Amino acid sequence: MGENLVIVESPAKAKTIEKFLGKDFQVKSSFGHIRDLAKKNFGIDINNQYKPIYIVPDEKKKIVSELKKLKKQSKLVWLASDEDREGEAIAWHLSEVLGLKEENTRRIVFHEITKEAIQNAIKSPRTIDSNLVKAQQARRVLDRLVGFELSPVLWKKVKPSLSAGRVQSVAVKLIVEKEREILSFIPSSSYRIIGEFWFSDQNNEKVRITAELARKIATKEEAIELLNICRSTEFQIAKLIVKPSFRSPAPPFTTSTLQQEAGRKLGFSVGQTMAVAQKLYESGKITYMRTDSVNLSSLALNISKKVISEKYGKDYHQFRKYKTKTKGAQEAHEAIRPTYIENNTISGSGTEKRLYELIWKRTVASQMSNAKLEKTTATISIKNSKDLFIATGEVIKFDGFLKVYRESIEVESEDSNKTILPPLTTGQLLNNSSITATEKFTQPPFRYSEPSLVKKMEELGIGRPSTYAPTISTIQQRGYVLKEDRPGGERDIIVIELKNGNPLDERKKTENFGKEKSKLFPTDIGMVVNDFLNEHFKEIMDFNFTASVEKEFDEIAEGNLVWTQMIDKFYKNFHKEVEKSLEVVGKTTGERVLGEDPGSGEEVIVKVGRYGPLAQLGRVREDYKPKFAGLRKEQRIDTISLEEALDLFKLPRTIGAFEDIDMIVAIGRFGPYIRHDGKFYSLNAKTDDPLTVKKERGIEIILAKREADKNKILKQYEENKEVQILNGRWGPYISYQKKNYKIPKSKDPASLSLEECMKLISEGSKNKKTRKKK
DNA sequence: CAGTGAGCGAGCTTCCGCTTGACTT
Repeated sequence: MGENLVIVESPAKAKTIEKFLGKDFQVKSSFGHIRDLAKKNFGIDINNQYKPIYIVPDEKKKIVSELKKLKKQSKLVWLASDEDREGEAIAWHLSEVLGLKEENTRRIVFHEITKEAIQNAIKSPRTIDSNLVKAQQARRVLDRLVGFELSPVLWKKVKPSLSAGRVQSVAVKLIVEKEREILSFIPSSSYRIIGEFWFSDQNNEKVRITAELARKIATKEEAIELLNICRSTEFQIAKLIVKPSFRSPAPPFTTSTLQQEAGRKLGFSVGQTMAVAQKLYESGKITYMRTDSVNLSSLALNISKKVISEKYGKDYHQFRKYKTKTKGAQEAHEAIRPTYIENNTISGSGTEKRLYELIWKRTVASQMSNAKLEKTTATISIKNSKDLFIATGEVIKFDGFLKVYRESIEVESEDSNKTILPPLTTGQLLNNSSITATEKFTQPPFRYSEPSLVKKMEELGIGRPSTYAPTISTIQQRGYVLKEDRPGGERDIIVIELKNGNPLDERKKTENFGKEKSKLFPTDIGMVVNDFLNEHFKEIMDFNFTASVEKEFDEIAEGNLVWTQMIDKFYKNFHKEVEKSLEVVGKTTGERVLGEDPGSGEEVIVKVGRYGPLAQLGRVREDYKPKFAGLRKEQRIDTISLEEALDLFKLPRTIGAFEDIDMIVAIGRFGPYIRHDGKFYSLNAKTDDPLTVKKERGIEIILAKREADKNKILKQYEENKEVQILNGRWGPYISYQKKNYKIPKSKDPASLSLEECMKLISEGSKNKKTRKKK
């Protein structure tokens, strides 16, 4: 067997490296960390210098025993995990668990997977950096202490199974604070004035220019005043500025920027982006996708130059080296780039192709020359007013990297559609064809989307490339945050137009506002947990907490701080806060008193209960049991009004009898419904108001449903009444003992015999069983 | 598929960062 065993973190990496090293080297993967803190008793001996209790988790036992076996057959073991805190710790855990001896162990590192980099690494091995390992240990222990002490506090004080942690709790806080900013935002409006001008050129052709008033006008009266001045005045080009400018390409992708761009350009969720990128990585098409580095290997730089020169010409190429600005970046890998930059497209699924092409364009553009632009600003004066109109134009003189790639921006701003201005001269007079004043409302801050939350977290140095996607899925799984679309509302805006000197035309227009797509909204439970943590754990919830502990981890890594001292200082204070928070009597429910029920005089409160947010009528007394009603899906504790809460208690209500049985109207998980004779009938969520719907309408709905159900049955069998062929939303299917079974496309549903049905049923249930087993 | 919210108590939940796995309508 091989003389040398090399251990890296990822199997895909192992495969590539093995090719570079030749047959004396066997390359294996540890699949990340092989040990972790035990779950029992914190996995930390708190009274004994915070001694960590490490165990090999069950799912890692197989790989550990395989590595042990291979180690025995090898002369030298090369620990080639990443060159960062976590990578160093992995190397150390490997040497501990495999029982490696210093004389036949080598620690090597490389930042890029190229033959040259790896052969150089082999030439200059070192030993394990124990200070860096200690820094990782401090990080791990701190996160465990925080997570495993805070979460149980929430179980006792709020609800079981909740969680809190250094990263996730701050991510939720960002979303809660943003939501509150938006809720408390009061829009104001002003007027935006757009003028349309023209002049005749030498050929007597009309040339048009659009310009905007340099300032916004505060009120309608002022806007009217200005428009009236403009009715009979002179417009003149007062100033003309032509300025060359340029634009530079964005750096190559990191995990965070890839998630942002794939979200904006391809509509991928953060998790989806990572899943597709993983596929591309495993099939050797891109470099590693969990990275905070914008660095490209010299190999990549040279190939880029070749590809760009051949495809677009030498003028389009420019060497660039990018430096990361990210807080706490560890840069163990390259930026995300195509493995073979000469391939501008690949074979694979549609999503793989699209993500690959995005990565290819971004990488190549990052090594291309600047785009050269010419910006023109024309200032148009109004004879008897101080106000000015501004027209801007932009001409691309040389497209440079724009030929390949344009980074998308989060919000399309109103003046992002720059146009070309016609040739103009200073002093030139202009005719005016129209001036329009349009009311514009100020906008509240933007809610976070998954990628923009990642961007913010990265800015704060919270979380790592490998955890962005999992963290976002955790806070959604815990029910702290929902990813949702919201339809938004309509509002009237005023438009006043002056056209060809005619009297002013004032009219109302409706505009849509507040529409949201795939944005992150906090839930009631998210807000309650957030407020509780903020009140009792200021230090942890501070946006700078991670940054400040990172500084201490760095000191530990440099050997200037003892890790147990750092942890001790933190824990003593933190643990005190934990105990204090437990002294708070009763549960934390985020209770809000809305007022009094005018009918009964009882207090109306909203809060979170065991099953979610609810409204409560009156408090528990010896002679009184409160009434409860769950809030509707779109209602929030923060925003519900007394009237809306009182409405909740009006249901369920009886609207009369049909066939001598009462019809009861209520709202369930799937919207408003009528219950009658043990059956449920949905109300039309848009047109039927459950609070006012009448008996006649109820009967109508029940009869309509019965009629529809009649058509639902496509076929029945006399011999076996339990088997039915039904018409469903997705076409015909077999129903048997309350379970549904598919009918293959090749069969005609109407002509199936009972035997055929039973065969399909037994096949179907077999599939279900095997599915569950695994 | 549509209701729940009293209290008891056993046993469970939970962190962050490294990695992929083996699953389907």
